[in-house]
Amino acid sequence: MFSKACEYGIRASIFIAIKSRSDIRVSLKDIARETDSPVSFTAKILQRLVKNNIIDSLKGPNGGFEIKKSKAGKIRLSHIVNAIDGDSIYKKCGLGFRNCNNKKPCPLHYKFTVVRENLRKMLEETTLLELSEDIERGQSFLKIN
Amino acid sequence: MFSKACEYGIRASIFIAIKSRSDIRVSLKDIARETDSPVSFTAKILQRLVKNNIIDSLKGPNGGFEIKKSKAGKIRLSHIVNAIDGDSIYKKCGLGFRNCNNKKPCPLHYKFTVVRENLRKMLEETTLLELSEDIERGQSFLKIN
DNA sequence: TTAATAAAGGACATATTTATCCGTTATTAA
DNA sequence: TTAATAACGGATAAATATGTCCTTTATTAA
Repeated sequence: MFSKACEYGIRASIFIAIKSRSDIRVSLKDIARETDSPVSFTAKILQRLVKNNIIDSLKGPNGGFEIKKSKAGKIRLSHIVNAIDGDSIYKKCGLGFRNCNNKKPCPLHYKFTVVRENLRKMLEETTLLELSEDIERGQSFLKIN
Repeated sequence: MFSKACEYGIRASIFIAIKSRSDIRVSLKDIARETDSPVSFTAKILQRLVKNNIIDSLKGPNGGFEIKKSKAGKIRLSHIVNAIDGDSIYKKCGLGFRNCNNKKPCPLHYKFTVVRENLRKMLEETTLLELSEDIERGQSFLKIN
């Protein structure tokens, strides 16, 4: 569904959001370790998230990544997915036809649109804050086995 | 969402189903041309569909691919997707955690499960017959622009 | 029986995604 | 001011997905 890059990006964002709630800035190494993600690849993804103003970064000692507290409730999964995978997941035709649309629909068009809209809504409704709260309540986990 | 291979596989299957309704066996070339798919790559995908008993093939003059009339109503999109992309689209964790489950869920687990189930049902409910009928009625198209 | 035809199958080529490495730049604290 | 630290950015490597080519095998019709 999502690319690996996007999976790691979401994991990282959630971890950063959690730590930022206690004003703790986290390093690349911490993020990679705590989300079971490859270090160097995660670095690239974090750079992209920084450029897209989803997370903030600071160089040097005591540097690292953070998400301003007031921001976590406003960042939606859709923002992260968009920054990394683009909008193809919302827009792309199920059969890969470039010009598929309501006027000239592919055979899957309407059925697929329903599924995609379902996904789009979920991503647009879900905030980082909400996901990090689940984890702090012990209702979900960022490191599994 | 689907791999390119899967997109071409579904396109090809629908085209074969349509032609088979008039007892016409179609060649690789015809399929590729009429579904805007790369010829040689499509060949590989068709082989896979044949091995999975989704389509039938016959070598030699007047040979080609077909789907027995009585079968088209029984073949679901899920069968094609499964043969080509496997079941990861139904089963894989949204964040890519191998052991994510209800007992130890990732932060996206429940929300993602809803979306995935939605997709799964759609694929399991939709038959090739139904899709080919849509096309014959001029309600959808296999070649777009 | 032979020539022509079309799928099957293996080897190979290209593109994209995933992932690493390392020198550079910014920041901090001593 | 300097040494240490950690993100940034570019080059490169490895793995996977996409795609082609060519020989072999099965089938048909002449």
